[in-house]
Amino acid sequence: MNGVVSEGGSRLSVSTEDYLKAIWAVGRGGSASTKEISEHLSVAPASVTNMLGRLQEMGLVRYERYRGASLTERGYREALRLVRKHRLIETFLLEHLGYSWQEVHEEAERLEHAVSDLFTERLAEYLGHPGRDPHGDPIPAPDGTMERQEARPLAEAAAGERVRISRVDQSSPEVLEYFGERGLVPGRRLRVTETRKLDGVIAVEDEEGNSHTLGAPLARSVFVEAD
Amino acid sequence: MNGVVSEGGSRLSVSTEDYLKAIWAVGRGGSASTKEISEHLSVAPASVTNMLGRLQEMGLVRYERYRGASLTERGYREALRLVRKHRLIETFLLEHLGYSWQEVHEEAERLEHAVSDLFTERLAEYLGHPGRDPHGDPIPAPDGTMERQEARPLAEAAAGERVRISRVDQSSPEVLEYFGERGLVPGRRLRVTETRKLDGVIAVEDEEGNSHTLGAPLARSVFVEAD
DNA sequence: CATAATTTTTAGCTTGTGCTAAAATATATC
DNA sequence: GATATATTTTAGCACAAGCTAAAAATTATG
Ligand SMILES: [Mn+2]
Ligand SMILES: [Mn+2]
Ligand SMILES: [Mn+2]
Ligand SMILES: [Mn+2]
Repeated sequence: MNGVVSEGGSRLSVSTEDYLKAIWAVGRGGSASTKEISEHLSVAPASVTNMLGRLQEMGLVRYERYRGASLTERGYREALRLVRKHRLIETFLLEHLGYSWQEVHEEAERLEHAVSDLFTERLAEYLGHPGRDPHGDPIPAPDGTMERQEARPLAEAAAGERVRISRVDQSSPEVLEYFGERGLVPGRRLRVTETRKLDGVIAVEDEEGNSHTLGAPLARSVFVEAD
Repeated sequence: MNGVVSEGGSRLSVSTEDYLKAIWAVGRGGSASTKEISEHLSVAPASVTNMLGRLQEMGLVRYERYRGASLTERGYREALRLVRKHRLIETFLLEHLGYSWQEVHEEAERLEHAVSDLFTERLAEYLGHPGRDPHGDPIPAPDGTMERQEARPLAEAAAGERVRISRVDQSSPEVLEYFGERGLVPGRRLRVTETRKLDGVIAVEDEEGNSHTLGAPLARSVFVEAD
């Protein structure tokens, strides 16, 4: 009886929930290896093996030794519920408590395990039922379904194309800060003015006519849809 | 490494924090017995004995066996930090997420352990730095000081007195609901019209001229100050 | 394909926090 | 003051979740 604030029906522990989210994040539909999970959670590989056994026992993952783990239907549903909470919380922190992009994620990583479903749905209502979080990531619905993402990396766009930023990959804080300052955030409309094969540099122009030049690594973390 | 979301400096576990709050709540300044703590937390007495040893080790309580425990300076500060978080969260849930008085406490009991100090201070700002929560309980300041309560139970008021409700003891949900419906909430001004020694029944009149009659148990859970 | 490197598992241990049953101590009652 | 009752502690155990070191299995390389 640990970490579990016994509250009516079962309730998964914080660790359990973080493992499910890690398998979801790392295994993208398919299966996740011990190593990948271990690195994602900063936990020893042996600890992962141990937990995978337990998660299978609980019916949350399918696991074959030496062969990796994938989420069961139930595990997937739990993972997406977590993701919904995480992204709604991040939206609230940014829009109403004045958090910066850097500060948001760490707080959400803890709060996601503490809020009830009631809290989550009231918060969603309060926020106007947003479909995306401020990074542009889709927020799963309460029933565990999630909008399919059509976006491609800006790096793959062709010169002359008109696109709209749909998501900015939440990599490093510096990158997020940089994009934030120049207004390169989800929803922004751009025209691709130049794509240089040589070094992967891409130039775009925003609606105010400002030009931005992005090196290959940056161009790969901005995802766009045709506009 | 359990329940503790290692996050920069130390951080106490959920259990540790709940014990400190229990000792504070039950020992009201003085010391708390094993039994009292055990009942307050719904935990076996043996578990309390065990934890008190550990809390002393950590310098959070003073404890002599068979003699009860009291908070050290550090323990007291931690307890009040928790209470601040708890009450600010309750205020938010009631005023902005449409929670009822019943629902509020359980959610706050979990969230208080998950929110950072940054969150807490941003929330306080967002709420306009309230000095009381919606029950009328004072909210400790960030530095761990708390306004002294001058209130007496309504049961001890004399006929003819003019008073203001300062606090409603958060006993049962039904009682809270009852008070809520009749507008008997903190801030309300009343005139005591009758006090009957016989059965402890007290009659009051509110500013709109409505009369309310309260039996002894109810009159003991409403706290008032002279107006 | 044999060997080297990498990944994964097993075995055994630790810590935090809970439990029950029995023993010890403190408090109340005759 | 002796004895009964209530409270508290001790002893021994369990379980979740982590760790390290060694063994086993898989994958890569010459
Ligand atoms: Mn995040
Ligand atoms: Mn998390
Ligand atoms: Mn409360
Ligand atoms: Mn709590």
